[in-house]
Amino acid sequence: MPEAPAQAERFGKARAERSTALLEDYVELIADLFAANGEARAADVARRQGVTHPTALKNIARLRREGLVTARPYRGLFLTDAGRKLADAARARHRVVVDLLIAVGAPREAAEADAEGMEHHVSKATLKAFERFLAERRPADRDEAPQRQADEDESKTS
Amino acid sequence: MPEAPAQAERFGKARAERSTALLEDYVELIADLFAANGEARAADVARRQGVTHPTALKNIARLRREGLVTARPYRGLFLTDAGRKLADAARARHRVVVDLLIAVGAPREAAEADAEGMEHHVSKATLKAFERFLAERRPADRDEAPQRQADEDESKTS
DNA sequence: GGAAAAATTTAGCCGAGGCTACATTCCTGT
DNA sequence: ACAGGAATGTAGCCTCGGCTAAATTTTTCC
Repeated sequence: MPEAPAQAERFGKARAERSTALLEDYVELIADLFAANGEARAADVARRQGVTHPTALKNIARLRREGLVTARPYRGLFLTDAGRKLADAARARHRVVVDLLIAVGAPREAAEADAEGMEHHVSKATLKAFERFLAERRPADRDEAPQRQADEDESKTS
Repeated sequence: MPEAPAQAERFGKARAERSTALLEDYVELIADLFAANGEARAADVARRQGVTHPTALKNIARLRREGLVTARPYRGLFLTDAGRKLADAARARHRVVVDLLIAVGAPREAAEADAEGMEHHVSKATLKAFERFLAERRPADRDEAPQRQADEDESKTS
């Protein structure tokens, strides 16, 4: 069993990460929607999060309080510089986590699903280790050509 | 960008896992305390979780509602069969996650800290992949044949 | 132009999980 | 044996993140 204070610190860290997970998920989603549609609407965020619109709006209100998003009433959502920065970091980390899970043998569908929850708890040091591991394993990979037909053959193995 | 329904499902899965994370952490901790001290007290749980004792008590009340723990007033905590089963699974998974993080190059301290949050989001399929990867990597190490004397030693050194 | 539909926002409820302050019960040391 | 300190429990408050219901604003369509 670990030392009590060290263990308490780890649990506290995990709790803190849980509270930022929602922020990261939302800004990442808003960035994706903006890139895909030229705008990010609250209704789309709600639909993709699998929550009702009021819930999404309440959470977006929190993003605004935290200075990650701006929005004028009845208009779309816009990331601030801080929001964009956070979204970029979250997206990059997400991709590394998915790639690592696949590299160690996780089925693609499981990797994508698990990464959604795991990514928020990956520290800088661990992320660096993931990147190093992937670089050794697949030195020529990492390009941006994103055609991924492999998704379709995956049955719902959940 | 993934399909909207699939993405919503992933987010929903992550939310559900977040709600069971506390249960798993607590039963695992109670099992460890019981093994180490012959009893599990609420004050110890609070201290090791890094929360105040009323918070721990409230969460333990939830464990009782969920049938994972029994307790008589002013007495220690006891896991039910369901609680023990959950604790064993959580502990085994925790160990695999830590080992995997170390195996791919994460510093030990980061691995232990990150695993605390990540473990709750590792699906069965991904866990199996982790085990396979570790078995290939370290064939003679850590196999399931002998009992792991290291566990008992660590318990006493607190 | 105006009515119907769609999107957005507000209001209010709930449970989970933090906290402080205070009450109670156990246990230990003198 | 009992007084004081430690452990346990209770009460009440907070925020976060779900929800439904209803109000408001925008958009669309006739």
